[in-house]
Amino acid sequence: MQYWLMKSEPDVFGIDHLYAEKGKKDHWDGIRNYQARNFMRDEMKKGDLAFFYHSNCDEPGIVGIMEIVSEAYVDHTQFDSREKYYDPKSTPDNPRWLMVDVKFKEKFNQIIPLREIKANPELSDMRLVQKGNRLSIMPLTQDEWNIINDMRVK
DNA sequence: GCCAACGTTGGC
DNA sequence: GCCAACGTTGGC
Repeated sequence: MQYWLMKSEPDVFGIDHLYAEKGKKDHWDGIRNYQARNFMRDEMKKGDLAFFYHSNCDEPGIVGIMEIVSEAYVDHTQFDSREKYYDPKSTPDNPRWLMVDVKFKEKFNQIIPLREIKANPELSDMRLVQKGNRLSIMPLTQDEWNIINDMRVK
């Protein structure tokens, strides 16, 4: 059992999009970074939990929880030239990019802003708050997961 | 294999 | 919109 943080731009796909599909699964496509892909391929397991993080928006932060409901499999959007995430160098014989399926679990009453995560000295080792981090999928320790959960507004 | 140029991410 | 910090690409 592993914990994760996964980033998405709310304008493109936010927690409300996932909430609207409550009970169903959706695929987390568009990962085009090797490190993030390798995490999905090598370490992500069915049943893992992930924080849903809103990036590149007015108020970046953690907004909810989802469950990983599949192993990593081929991301079909890489083969479609009309797709934003089209990769002309990837072929169905030798696909580069993977995705996983996720399911909505929870939406927080209030966002846990990046600002507060940064201000928490217990979380200073998290990749998210270290300078220059742009990784869109990252593992969290059990401690980090618990500390962040404790920051939620009840 | 080096590295400059370029593209992207994402906070502010 | 700016720009720092990366990651990727491609010429050599």
